[in-house]
Amino acid sequence: MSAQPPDRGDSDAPGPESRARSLARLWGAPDPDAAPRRGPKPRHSVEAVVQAAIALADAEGLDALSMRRVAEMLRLSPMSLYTYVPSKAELLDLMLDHVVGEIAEPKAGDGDWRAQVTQLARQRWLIAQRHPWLLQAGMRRPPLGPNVLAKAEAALRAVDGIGLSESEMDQVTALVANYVRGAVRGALDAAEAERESGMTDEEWWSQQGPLLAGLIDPSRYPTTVRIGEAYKAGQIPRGDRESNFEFGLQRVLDGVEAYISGRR
Amino acid sequence: MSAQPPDRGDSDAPGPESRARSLARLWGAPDPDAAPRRGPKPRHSVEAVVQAAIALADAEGLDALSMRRVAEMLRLSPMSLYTYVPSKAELLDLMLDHVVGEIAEPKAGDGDWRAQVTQLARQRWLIAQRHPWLLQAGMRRPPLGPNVLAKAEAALRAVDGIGLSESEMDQVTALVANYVRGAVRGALDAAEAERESGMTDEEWWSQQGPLLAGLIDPSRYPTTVRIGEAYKAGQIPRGDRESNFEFGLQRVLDGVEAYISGRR
DNA sequence: TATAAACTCCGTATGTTGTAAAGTATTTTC
DNA sequence: GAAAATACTTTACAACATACGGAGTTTATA
Repeated sequence: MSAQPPDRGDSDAPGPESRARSLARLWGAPDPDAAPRRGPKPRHSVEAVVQAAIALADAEGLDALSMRRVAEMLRLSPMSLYTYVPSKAELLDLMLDHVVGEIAEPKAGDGDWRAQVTQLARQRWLIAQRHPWLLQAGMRRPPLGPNVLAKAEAALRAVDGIGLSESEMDQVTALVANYVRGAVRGALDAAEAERESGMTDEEWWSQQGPLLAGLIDPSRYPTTVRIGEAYKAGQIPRGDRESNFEFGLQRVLDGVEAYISGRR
Repeated sequence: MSAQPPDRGDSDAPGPESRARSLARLWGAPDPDAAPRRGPKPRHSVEAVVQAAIALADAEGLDALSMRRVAEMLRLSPMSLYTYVPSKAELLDLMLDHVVGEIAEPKAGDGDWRAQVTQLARQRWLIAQRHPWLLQAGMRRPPLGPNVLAKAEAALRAVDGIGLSESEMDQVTALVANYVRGAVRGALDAAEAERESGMTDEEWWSQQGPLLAGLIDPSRYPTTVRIGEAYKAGQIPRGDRESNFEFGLQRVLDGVEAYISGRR
């Protein structure tokens, strides 16, 4: 009955020394060959470990990403991985920053703010599509790697000089990032469910529908039923997740635009 | 090199019989005492199991939620839990639907569409605050329990009859839900990081800042630095996550409103 | 009333997981 | 040469979900 204190309380707070090492790893060794290390040469590099892990996560999902599997890919014993990376959590940080590096950055004169924000949002959508584990990995605190930082800067720069205060710039970029995150997450959940159950949305509904009908009173959900009927009748293009994303994004930007012009 | 098919491919697709049972569990026994069961009375109920699990997840996070721990809370052996619930995944479904039931539904004449959508969004925000594990649990396909369904209906009804087509109603509710999801997720990640590291955002930055400064060239991130300075100078209220959420929500609704009036 | 069926609950066992500890082999510095 | 630092390995542990088979308990049927 006694609520025992959460194990992960204060004890394992990584010390500042460990934090410094983590950051250094994220930013890569500043001078890798300046001081020739003493022992045997490493057979691989941190880069190689990160890439192997990403490949594995891409192919089989985050659940399949285990230290053992990654080690196997590199023909290493499981524990040898720990000479490259101190823990699985930190490996995830590295993976995340690496992948964020794939995002193409808009250049300075690349259209107005709206075009730039749109481009960044679409890029994020694409990246998440390519690496579905990205959003699944609970990114507690952003790893602050070089790529993450660069993209944060790009996002802020896109809304700079259009009449927003510093705090408003922050709020607006957060708004867009939040929408994209949510939308991607929704699309990924749906896609994964489809893959995992081996059924398309349509098949699934046509199976669940009758089951549900036996349990509930459809008249209590008139609107849901009506929309379901519209889909069933094929009046709706359906399932075009990307255009749904785009629709929402444009509404969000409309809202921001209205706010900006309302301020002037 | 050969991409082996994901283990969880088609083999363990739950049969339709199992699906029917799952749904029935979600909706509760339609007539629990109509047919007096044969064996010994269960010491607990599915409800009690779900509540214990929710309490555990609330108190110690999703990572701490194990069948063993839940069983322990009920003074049951681990395996006995499986007489109430067939798997951990299904327990999560039940938890989710239960928690969604806490959301207060706007009544029919409860203000215009904007007021209703706002109310629902705020409710979702609050619920997620109260049960931080909600968003962490990758809800593959929504469980389609009574509460989830009722809230979906409420969300659709809020935007009914304001000049949107069926598919647009769907898109708009998805847009709002996606924004809320993303915003909540961001706020929760930040809050959890704060709790886990035992440092406030401010402390964290004042530690990371100097470390970063030694590794990077700040002049490459002028905008980020500028905003960081503004925060440091205290010109920004800072950290008021709820008002940031509210700001974004109103922008989103502005965007929807603009769309609606543009259609008429 | 006797028996069979249905049911709850449990002990044991299997195969994963992250990673701690300690040992071995290899390379560079003194 | 000796000593120190490093890469790698083996072994081991605790926690996890859950499959399997069995023990005890209650009701339905004969």
